Amino acid sequence: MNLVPLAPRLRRAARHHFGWDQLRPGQLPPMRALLKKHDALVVLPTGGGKSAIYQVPATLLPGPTIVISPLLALQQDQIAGLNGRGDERLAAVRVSSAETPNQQKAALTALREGRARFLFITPEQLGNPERLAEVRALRPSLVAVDEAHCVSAWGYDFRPDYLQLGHLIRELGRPPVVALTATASPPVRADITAALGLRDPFTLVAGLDRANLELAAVHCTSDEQRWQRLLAQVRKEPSPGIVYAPTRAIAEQYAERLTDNGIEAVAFHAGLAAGERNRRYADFMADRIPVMVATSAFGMGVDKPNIRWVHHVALPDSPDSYLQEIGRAGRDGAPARTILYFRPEDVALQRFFATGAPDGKELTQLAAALREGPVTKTALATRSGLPARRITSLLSLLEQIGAVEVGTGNKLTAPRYAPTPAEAARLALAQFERHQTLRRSRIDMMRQYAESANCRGNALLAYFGEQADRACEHCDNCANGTVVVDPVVPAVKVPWYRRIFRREAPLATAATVPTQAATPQVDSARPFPVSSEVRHTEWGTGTVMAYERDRVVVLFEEVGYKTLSVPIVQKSKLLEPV
DNA sequence: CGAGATTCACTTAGGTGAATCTCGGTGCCCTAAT
Repeated sequence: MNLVPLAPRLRRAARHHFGWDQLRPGQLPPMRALLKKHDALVVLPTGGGKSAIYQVPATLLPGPTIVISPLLALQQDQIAGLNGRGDERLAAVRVSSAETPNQQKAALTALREGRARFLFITPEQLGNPERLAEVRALRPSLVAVDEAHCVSAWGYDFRPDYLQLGHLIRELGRPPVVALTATASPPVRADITAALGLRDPFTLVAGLDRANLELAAVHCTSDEQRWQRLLAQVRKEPSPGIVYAPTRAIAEQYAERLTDNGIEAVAFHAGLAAGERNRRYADFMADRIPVMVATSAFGMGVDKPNIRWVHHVALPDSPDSYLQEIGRAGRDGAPARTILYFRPEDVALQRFFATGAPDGKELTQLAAALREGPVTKTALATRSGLPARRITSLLSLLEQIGAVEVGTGNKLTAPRYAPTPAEAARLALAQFERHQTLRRSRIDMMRQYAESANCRGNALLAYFGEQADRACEHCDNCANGTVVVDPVVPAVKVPWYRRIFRREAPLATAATVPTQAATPQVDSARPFPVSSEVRHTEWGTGTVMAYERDRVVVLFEEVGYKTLSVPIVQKSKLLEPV
């Protein structure tokens, strides 16, 4: 037992291994929590020192640290960063499909012999039982889940192994877990906590308000007008900048038209061949190409300090995505501009992405196969006649409704009082529909943001569960004077440390939201305090997220985000406190 | 859900308007053919 207090040990480790004379505000508490074997949830912008939060404690722990990260390219950069320091205590290896079996063996041996201290790995790798056993045998001391919002953002049909991470981590021996992400609204934080099985995590939320970003939204009546406005704007602005486009084809078109108009631009999306894709990425990062026109494929892990603007030529799918995407501008702290060029018609495309459902027959088949006794996933594939990949995705749905239990050794069974296969399929489909409803309500919130005449900075903060006490002064509406500063609630000065460190209670369901530190104010214009629970006559229970003029935004457990008129709510008694 | 492309009906030759079709984001991993 080392008797030196944790903070000095962490500071010394930071200095010795990383050469940092001091830690940034907020970094120390989650590091201490991890050393004390607590879990942590960290929401910090990229470049805000997230990685340090697991890397510094890792140097003080006996076993290796497992870093679960979604993108191989991202892992590559982080491994290079760690190994570049030439410190054996920071040596990092990777096990993925990009390594040959021999390289994989060598990496695991290095970890076993202590010559490597960090293992970077994808959830898909851990989903393979043999691999999982190999990693468990390393007796890891810490698990870091990078880009943890993926747990919530990726549904049953896209990289479903992400949804199994909670079980996989438990099978690893359940060391302390730290989840890291650049953006997470309250329901996303709840999803992360639930999906990873975090236990009363120490929670750090900071850096949501980016005062150097100018926020604006421009309503466009046609695609041609949208293009003209973007072109005019890009012509008068310094580069580099990013244009976010909704589809690959539109990204290509915009890149071509910009280039035709004398602005060098390339498109970036998942349809490019790997070589071309890497080249364009490198060109943009090295300032050889001033403008990148990208789909949502571009972004995760991008930490380029001098991006001067990020414009959208369509509504993104949610304020979560939007904040993440515009957050890539102005990392250096210098002013940067973000303009959302939108048409109401844009909503259709996002709605399209939020449709489609799993196959009810397959769900029934799978639920029936589970009742024949405990099986591994591989055996279940043979038994049910469904492909293994499909099984992973459907299982996550069946699990949420209590038709599957994951036992020791990752054996799957139907619990004793599991619903009948037909009933299980019905419940799973309903569960899926609830997810889609939340997704669609996020699209509505994004549209409201675009169409709002009120303070945009505050609207974003409110969406992420932060109540601001004054107008942001860095959005178009603040500049135009259309913002009505609500005089009803006296400004409550929140001390800086309360803003940065907040412990959140473990959250039971996907849509519950933690209580806020600020003292709630109740009056006729704001009949229900922010963060309080309410019940709607039709929509069930929800949490009050924010007030905007005479409207109130409530996040309902069943139907997602809804905006209601306060006078109507009061007149018709639509809401009551819970 | 909606934009843009394609087909169709009409009828006696080239184009019109309506109906129908197609497509739309994010990336692991593995296997088989080069």
